[in-house]
Amino acid sequence: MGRAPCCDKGSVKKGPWSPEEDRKLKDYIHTNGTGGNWIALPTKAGMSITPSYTHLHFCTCACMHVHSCHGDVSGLKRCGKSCRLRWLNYLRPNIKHGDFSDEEDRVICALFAAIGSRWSIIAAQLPGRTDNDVKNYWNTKLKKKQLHLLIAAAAHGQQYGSRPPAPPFALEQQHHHHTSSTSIASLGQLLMFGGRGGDQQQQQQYTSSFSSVDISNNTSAAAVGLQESFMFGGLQFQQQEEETNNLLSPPAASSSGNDIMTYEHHEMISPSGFFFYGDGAGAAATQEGTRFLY
DNA sequence: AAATTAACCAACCGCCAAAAA
DNA sequence: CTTTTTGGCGGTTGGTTAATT
Repeated sequence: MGRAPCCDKGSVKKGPWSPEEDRKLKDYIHTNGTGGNWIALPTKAGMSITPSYTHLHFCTCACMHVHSCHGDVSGLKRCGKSCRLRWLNYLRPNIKHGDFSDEEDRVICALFAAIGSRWSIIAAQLPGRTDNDVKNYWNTKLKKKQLHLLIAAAAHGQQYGSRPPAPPFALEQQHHHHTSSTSIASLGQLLMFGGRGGDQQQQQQYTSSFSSVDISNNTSAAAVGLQESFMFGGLQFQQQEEETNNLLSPPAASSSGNDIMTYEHHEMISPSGFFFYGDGAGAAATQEGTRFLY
C-alpha cells in the first residue's frame, strides 16, 4: 500500500552543497529536466553523465560555459527535496542575487501588507527572486527598515502634534469576542510577526498582551505617524486596495452611519497583516479574524 | 589583536494538500 | 476508501562573515 520510500534518510548527505554536487545537479537538469520527479532525481543525477565528456550549457550567470564532466557516476547522495530546494533557490537560471531595488522593496511591502507571508506569491511578482530570498530579505532587513520608518514617523507625528488628528481606532478580536485596542508598539510587533494562519495563535497571544493599551485617548499623533510610516514605505494605498481585492476574495465590508467601518470576518482577509485603505484614512493594521473599527 | 555580538542567508524541518498505490 | 508518498510552502536553525567592543 502507498508508495515506496523516497530515500534512505540515513545515507543522504546534509549541509552545504559542494561545487561538485551543484555541477551534477545542474548538468542533469539541463540535460533531462526534473522529469517531475525530484525524489528519483538524485540517483539519476551523475549516473547519466558519461565519463569525460564536454558540453555546453547555460549557467546561472546566464553566460555560456564549457563544462567537462569527468564521470563521477556515483549519483547525488542528497534527498530529492534537498535537490529541489537547491535548484529552485540557487542553481536555476536567471536567479537574481544581490541587493533589492527600491521598487522591489515597494512590491514586497505592499504585498506583505495585503497577503501576509505568502512568500511564493510575493516572489512570483519579482522576476529572478526566490521565495527564500524574499523571506530572508524581509526578515533580516526590510522588516527592520519598516519598523524604523514607523518609529521615526511616530516621533515625527508627536513633534508636529498640530497635524490633523487621526480618528481613534481599535482592534476587535472577533474570535474571542472581546474588544481590545492596540498601541503603536503592538502594531509594530504585528509587523514583526506577519505570518498566516499557522501563526495566528502566536499573533493573537502577542496582540492580547497589549490589549490593555489604548491609544484612542492620547496618541492621535502616533496614529498619524503610523499612517506616514507607510507612506514613507512607498505604499500606494488605493492602488493596493484594488490589487488586494483582485488577488484575494474581498472581505464583506459594511459601513454604518456612525463612521464605524466594520470588516466582517472573512478567511481570506489580509491573513497576516495589515489591511489598508485610502481616502484620507491612512493605514492601519489588523489581523485575520479581526474587525477593524474606525 | 582577540573576543564578543550582530547580521546574513543557505538549508533543514515540519506541515499540508494532492496524488498514487 | 485508506494509507503513504510527494511536492510545495513557510518557519526556523545554525554556520559564516562582518562589525563592534
